[in-house]
Amino acid sequence: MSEVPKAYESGKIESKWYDFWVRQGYFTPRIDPDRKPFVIVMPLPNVTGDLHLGHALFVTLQDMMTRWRRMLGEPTLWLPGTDHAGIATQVVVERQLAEQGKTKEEIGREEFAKLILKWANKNRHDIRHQQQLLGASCDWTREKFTLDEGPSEAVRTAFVRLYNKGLIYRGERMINWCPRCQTAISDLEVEHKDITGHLYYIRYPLTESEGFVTVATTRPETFLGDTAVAVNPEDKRYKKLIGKSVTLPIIDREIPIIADDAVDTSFGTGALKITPAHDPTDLEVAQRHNLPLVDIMNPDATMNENAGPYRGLERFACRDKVLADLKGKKLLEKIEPYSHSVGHCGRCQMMIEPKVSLQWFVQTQPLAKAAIEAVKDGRITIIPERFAKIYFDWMENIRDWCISRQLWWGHRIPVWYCQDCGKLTVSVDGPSACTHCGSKQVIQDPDVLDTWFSSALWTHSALGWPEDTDDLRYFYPGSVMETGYDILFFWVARMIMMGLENMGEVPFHTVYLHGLIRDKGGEKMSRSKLQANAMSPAEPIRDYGVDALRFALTVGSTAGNDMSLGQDKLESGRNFVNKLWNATRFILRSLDAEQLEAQVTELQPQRLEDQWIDSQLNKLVKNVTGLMEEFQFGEAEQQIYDFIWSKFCDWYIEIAKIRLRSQLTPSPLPFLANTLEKSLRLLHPFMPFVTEELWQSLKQRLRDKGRMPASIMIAPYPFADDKGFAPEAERVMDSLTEIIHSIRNMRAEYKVKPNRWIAARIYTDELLSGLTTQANIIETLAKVRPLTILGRQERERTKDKALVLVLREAEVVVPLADMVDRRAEEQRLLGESEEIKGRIARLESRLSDSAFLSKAPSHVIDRQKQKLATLEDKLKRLHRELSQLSSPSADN
RNA sequence: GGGCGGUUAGCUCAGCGGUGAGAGCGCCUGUCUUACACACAGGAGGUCAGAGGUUCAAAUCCUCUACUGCCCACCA
Repeated sequence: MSEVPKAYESGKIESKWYDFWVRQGYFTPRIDPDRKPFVIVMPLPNVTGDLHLGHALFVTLQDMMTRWRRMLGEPTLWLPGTDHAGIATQVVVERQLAEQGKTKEEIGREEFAKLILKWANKNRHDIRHQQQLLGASCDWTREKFTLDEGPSEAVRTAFVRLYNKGLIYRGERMINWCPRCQTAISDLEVEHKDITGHLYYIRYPLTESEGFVTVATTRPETFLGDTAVAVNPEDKRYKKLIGKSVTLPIIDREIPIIADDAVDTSFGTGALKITPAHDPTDLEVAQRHNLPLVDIMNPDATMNENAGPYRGLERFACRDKVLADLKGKKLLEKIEPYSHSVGHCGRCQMMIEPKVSLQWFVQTQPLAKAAIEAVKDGRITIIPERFAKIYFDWMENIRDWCISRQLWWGHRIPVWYCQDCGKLTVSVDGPSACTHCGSKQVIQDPDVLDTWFSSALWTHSALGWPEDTDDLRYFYPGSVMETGYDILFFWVARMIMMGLENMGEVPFHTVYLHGLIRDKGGEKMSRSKLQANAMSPAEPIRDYGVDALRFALTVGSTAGNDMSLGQDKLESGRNFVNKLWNATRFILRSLDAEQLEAQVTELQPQRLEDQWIDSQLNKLVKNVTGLMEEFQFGEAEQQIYDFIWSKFCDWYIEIAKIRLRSQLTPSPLPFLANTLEKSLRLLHPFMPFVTEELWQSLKQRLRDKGRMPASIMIAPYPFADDKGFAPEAERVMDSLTEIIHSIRNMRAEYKVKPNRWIAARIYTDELLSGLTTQANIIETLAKVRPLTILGRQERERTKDKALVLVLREAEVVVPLADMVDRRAEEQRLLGESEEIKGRIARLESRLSDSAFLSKAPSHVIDRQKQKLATLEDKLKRLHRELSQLSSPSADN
């Protein structure tokens, strides 16, 4: 295997194995009625463009879970798909058209839809490719697009059913209107921003007498739509005026002064202008008092015919003119600076216009009730838990969901209006005639549905619903919904509502919410916003490899916490890949040198370090399994990393080198191979490509290769064996490493060289080989006193004075005296002794505290006692060492 | 206005009742020791934001404060 290159070359290896996996069909689960499947439905990336690092994160997390469960032997489905993303997509394509100087109206609805489709298809292809680059082991044979016929039929079916149950209705309600997109949007799609504006005090002259009522408003232009002035019924200032009227300036409309509790007497002047068509609160007041609605704006936010002299003006231009006119009439009392929150379109950032409009709505309360119940009673678990509270809050205060959009891209609303009788026909399949009067003059509603309506159905529509398919029966409900917490309301909440409604069963059992990847400035990564700050995964993949990227994105991370991704993390990931690569290279080369075919099963550890590494590995497996089950993936990955680097490479391989070099039997190669093989399997869900590459190379050199699967991704995930723990071996090894540490420490301090020799000497002196599980390290060490731990050249000239190393369980005498600065050494020892004295004092006072003794559990007390004994012992030795230092005569 | 986070080593973060506080990167000192300089060995660096409280025991639980980020909200 000498052809193994010195460093990992990610690109070629990644595509090689991905193609292999796809060819083998590993991503497609077999439906096995006897086994419970593991199912993740992929959050749908929008077709609006390339993926960014946020997508890389979700792909990594979901792939990790998927690969892990697959290796546990469960039929595993990770279902991919893409979303047509109504507004988002339309906005982008409109922008492209605008660059060519065209509008969508010019080319027409059909052409426009074709144009979007073409663009969307290209993006879908790119998105799929990028997910594949990341190693996504999702079942591409089941891939779906929200506008596919199946999911589209599901959308119509859900609509019709909800309509028939009275849960979808059409009505004139206050909605958020985006003048740029020229469509209604839901409350969730509105982003509130704090705006520093003004509060304008406007005088409305009383109709029947002298004087004014002054109202305060942030939007003076809306006075054109006022239909009343409201005051609080308890407000003494205005009591006399209730029932009277004022005349709107300029347009001379007489409107009543009414009393309503909604008015806050302390705000502004205590008199509130009522503009029912353009303000939600005002609308409520108007409905209580049967006030008329006056809509003063066109869809593009220019003023309409109701605005009289201001007709045709854009809303802000109108504001300026209104203010100037009022000022001219001395009706503008004052202007105060005022900061308040104003809604903006989540897609195009245009200021939202609240507006009464005829739209379709989902009545959400009944759906929400069931959805709340599902989380409350534990059928769904939300991770991290704190988001459950946020979920409840939102669900409990949910308002009806405006689902109609005045767009051209999306699922058309399945409603037909009869031109003759005026009634509606709501149907899954386009009707040829009105179901009420039979007239053929039926016209379909021109609007489309909110994208999130189809997304909400995705957990079942992507599996074939409303058809009763094998997939639907087997794979619903899903296991885990993994997504970012930013779409908890948009998507997760609605999937739960719709899943329960359509399927009568929760759509998944666990919701795992990951944090957001932020850029250096702490901004959330997004590609659809104007200030696109999204970082593509392509560059890190090219420079560091996919495995390094996946590692960087997930190691040590926690659910729900945001993170930033920097160079250093990517480098750390790459370094780990390199470490693993070279450790394997070493093992393969050693196998070559010994002409050995190792085996990885049925090993019986005889030697201390073999028992130790086995025990450590077992402990790791146990921890990892527990952590994975608790969704603590970052910690699991961290522990695997620590094991491979700090235990396996730093200690086991280093010791094995000595054994190999001196041809000691038994050979460590079986344990090297075994530990490596299991480590690779443990790591595979996190870093699929290197692990497959290395595993395949290793497999070639194994005697049991015939019984091994064709790929690591279908090999079983390691499981912990209760018999695999060797506490005694761990204890001894701990002592040993502590000895070696101390020696190295001294070496560095006294600049002794060469460096690696210490471990080697100890080993070749048969120190380690003499240690069995029952061995007493002190005895063993005693045999080799004074321990020869120096380099050859020093060995001869260090017969002088010994220095005693104080260790937890042993004394090691190191002949170093001739190179020691006694003064400095004395100082060091004194310092150490002071520190130990302090700790002893603390322990003693704790152990004489009756409260501690009576209330703390016995194992805690025991440990304190043990510690105290150790420290006292250590202090004694320190003192001895000090006295030896001051009387340099003994020859040890 | 309401809610939820964060504040731990120079930086990015983990730990979230059991007692000398961890990682990666950075820094300092050595080492090209034939798996790996994308490395090895050694080291420095922290009153765990502040103040109270609960407990035998608090970075970890409670309360308040400060700074910071985010989410929700019909503040005219």
